[in-house]
Amino acid sequence: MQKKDLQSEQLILKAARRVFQRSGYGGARMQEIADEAHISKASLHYYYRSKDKLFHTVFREDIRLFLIPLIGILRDPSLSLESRIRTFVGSYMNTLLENPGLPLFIMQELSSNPQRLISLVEETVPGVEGRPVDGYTGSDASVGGVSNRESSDSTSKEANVDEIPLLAAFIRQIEDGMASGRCHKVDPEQFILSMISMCVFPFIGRPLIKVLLKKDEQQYRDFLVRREEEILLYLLRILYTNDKPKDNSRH
Amino acid sequence: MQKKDLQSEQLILKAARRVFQRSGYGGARMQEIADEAHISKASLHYYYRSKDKLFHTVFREDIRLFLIPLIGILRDPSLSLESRIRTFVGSYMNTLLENPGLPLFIMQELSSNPQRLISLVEETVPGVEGRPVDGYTGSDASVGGVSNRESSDSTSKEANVDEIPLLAAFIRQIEDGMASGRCHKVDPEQFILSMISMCVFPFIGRPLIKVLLKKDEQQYRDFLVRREEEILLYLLRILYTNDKPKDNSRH
DNA sequence: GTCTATACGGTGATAGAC
DNA sequence: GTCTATCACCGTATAGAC
Repeated sequence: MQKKDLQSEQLILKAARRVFQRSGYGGARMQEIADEAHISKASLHYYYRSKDKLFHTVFREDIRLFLIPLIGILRDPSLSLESRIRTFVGSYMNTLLENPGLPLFIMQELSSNPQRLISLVEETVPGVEGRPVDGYTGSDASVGGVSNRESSDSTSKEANVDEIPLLAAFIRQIEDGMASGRCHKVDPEQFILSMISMCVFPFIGRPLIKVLLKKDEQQYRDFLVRREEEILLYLLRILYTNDKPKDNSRH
Repeated sequence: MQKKDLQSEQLILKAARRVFQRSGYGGARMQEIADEAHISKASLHYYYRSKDKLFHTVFREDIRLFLIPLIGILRDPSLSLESRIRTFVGSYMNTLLENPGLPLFIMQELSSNPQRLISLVEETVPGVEGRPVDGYTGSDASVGGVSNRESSDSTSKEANVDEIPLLAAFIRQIEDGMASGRCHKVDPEQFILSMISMCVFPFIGRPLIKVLLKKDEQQYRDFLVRREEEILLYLLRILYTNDKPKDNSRH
């Protein structure tokens, strides 16, 4: 009965997502996933031959979810700079409030295996393929800092690969804003990183921040719900020379 | 020969720190630590009876290192608000540039076992003890509470615990600034979280950000070195009504 | 398709020689 | 104190009955 198949498969994926997000790849136990999906360990292997295969299925979907807000600010060329920022923060905080365990999980697995980022990101956001992942030296430090810049010779063939095509439009809007005097002076890349940081970190650092600010689970969640507005306030204050460009979004 | 003992002990700790930071508690292998310390697995167990004990020794020191910048902005009551911010960002970025793997490691282990935060933070920064950690159900494996804690039961008496004593002075300075009109309106707690986020996240999200911004290891490190100044710029812009309070720090 | 039972490899920890 | 050899356990994966 194929209907049952699909049901079980979805149950397994849901359970696997919970367990992997909670414990990471190494900490997750196939037995635990089987338990949460209400099947036996053997049946679990029947659907997904190995832990690796199951993990990749889950992780592929999770990283897609995590990258959607980024795609949002990239795809639509008609968006104004401020709209891009509002869209990004809004959709990111929304996604993360619904998947609080996502960021730490992604960062954890990406750090322990940076290689898989490229292929997964590539299929989610075409146009990111750049240099191969150099990072990470297995054991001791020693990043072979051989060639700082070897990409500049690529200009001979294809055109603007040096340009960070992913964020190019966004960056250009910031530069235009600075040129016209509407924006303060900022480093566009640093600004983007700050934007991402302020949204994502509160979910990664939750246990620490909860203690520092003495909040229980409910209070911390409320704190995060209110955070979207506050982040927007900060970002616009950082960027725009005239205070409060428009503040008639809510309430 | 006791000199040899201490040498080996330090070698073990250094190796263990590298391996634990790289792979987390669950992913770390005693054999790997032994190899990096150039001793046998049995000798490793001779110095530290169990993986658990070794981990706690390392983690205790690491979380202390991670919390030092926070202590810095708390201890000295004579610091001005702007000085506190400068001190915090400066010392945090400094610590993290020297220990890039620290934040992810801390967050990872704190999330998979929030219980141990309380006791460790307590002994590092007295005055944080608050409500018991409610959050999150550690999966299974992980470290049972070894708890060599018998020191501070004395704190159970004294009162004003409701006040967030840790950050109270900092928060009050922000509130005073707002009252006097020197500061924009901000939620002090959200501001503090943003400050921490902008410093810490770039180290946690390194693999992702490297791809997004198309930077190799060297470029990313330079980017992080420049970041301190940029963060300060942003924070002061968020907080202060008059632009550029003083910008004669460097160059 | 789903289960129980089991094979197999890897890992933390110990025993005992030197 | 340091090593090699070994134990005991746990987790993934498979075999085979139903």
